[in-house]
Amino acid sequence: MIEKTATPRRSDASRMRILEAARTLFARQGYGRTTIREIAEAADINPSLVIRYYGSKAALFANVATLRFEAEATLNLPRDKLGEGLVRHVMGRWEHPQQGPALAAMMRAAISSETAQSRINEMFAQQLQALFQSLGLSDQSPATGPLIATQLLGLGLARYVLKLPAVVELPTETVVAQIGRVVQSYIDAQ
Amino acid sequence: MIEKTATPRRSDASRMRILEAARTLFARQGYGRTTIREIAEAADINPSLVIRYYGSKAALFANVATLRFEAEATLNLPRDKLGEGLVRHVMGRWEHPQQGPALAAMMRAAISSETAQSRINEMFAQQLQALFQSLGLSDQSPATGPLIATQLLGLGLARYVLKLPAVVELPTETVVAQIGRVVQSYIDAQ
DNA sequence: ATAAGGTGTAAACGCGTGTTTACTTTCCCT
DNA sequence: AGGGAAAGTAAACACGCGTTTACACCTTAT
Repeated sequence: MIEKTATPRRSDASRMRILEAARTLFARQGYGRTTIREIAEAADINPSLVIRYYGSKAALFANVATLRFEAEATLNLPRDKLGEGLVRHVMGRWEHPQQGPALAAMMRAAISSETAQSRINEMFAQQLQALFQSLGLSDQSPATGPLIATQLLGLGLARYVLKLPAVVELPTETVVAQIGRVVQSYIDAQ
Repeated sequence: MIEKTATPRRSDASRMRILEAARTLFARQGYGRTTIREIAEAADINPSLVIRYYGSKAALFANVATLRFEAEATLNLPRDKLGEGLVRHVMGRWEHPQQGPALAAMMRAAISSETAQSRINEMFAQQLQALFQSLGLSDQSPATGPLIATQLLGLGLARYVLKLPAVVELPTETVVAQIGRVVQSYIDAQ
């Protein structure tokens, strides 16, 4: 039973172009301000095909909206370097050329509850929980995870979504050192 | 030249009802998802009057969208209690029955850049700067203010906008103590 | 060759929006 | 009392949206 590439279709190229355009535009301007006609133009294709291939705008967004922190990368850090490691990892995710803007789009969508807010909120909550469980912080006070979440969410919001000048201008190493120290203090607390 | 109440108009009652309805609805569901017809119905008035009195939907929003942290309330705290005081004050603002939801609306609007994003962003930045200058933190490292901003923004986002369950469930006193300690450490750093 | 079905296009549908227009009603001032 | 402006109303306008429909094109299998 060899079925490596399940169903190769002649329209796969177009489908891909639509996905790419959708990712880019949703990331750049959020769900509400992105129109299907825009996506179609960017993909150089007819708007009706977007609907035909993906059913609806919301379904297309769901295809593009995946949220993964991939925090396992920090798993093998010594406990006393976890704070700094987490901050460095999170900043790396935000500054990734493709995934960074996509993250911002997810965050915007979750916050403005433009589309199925609950779904994204669940992904958020679930990712955070998975993160802290996999880091072995479950034996800490139950407050540890949520508190770290507030600090890291705030960093992402201020520096990468709102792009507040005062926060953007902070040198990377200052952020890593200072917020890393704070996150570490949440871990060590209690 | 007595002109205490400049121009008392017969329509002031209607104008007020419109403002109230707009505040409530913008706060509850954000700018994009609130329609003029909705506001008009809530104010028990004709939709065209909303435009006549306030020019446009965006202008109406601008009339309602005021952002004040009123952080002067924390001015006379001893320096070593500033962290906890700030957190307590910020949480009080978020939990205020009327102004809390309005704050959430402003934040949503700023983040989803639904309307004149720059204006709200400027208000945000300006309020933060005013806050830290009036607290006499300008002699600190220039990183102090922005770092505190990330933590306080993150708290507001997680607990009052996204309402992440794990963060909502934290007891108030835990939040005040833990995040207060962190903010204090930003103040004391360097 | 031809029927069939996947691929693509152009145009329209139906709807909700912010806003404008034309009109009627209400109130106040002389 | 009556004239005129302010306040209020009902209906339509113009637009953009997601989505649907009707139709042409192309490739492939029989």
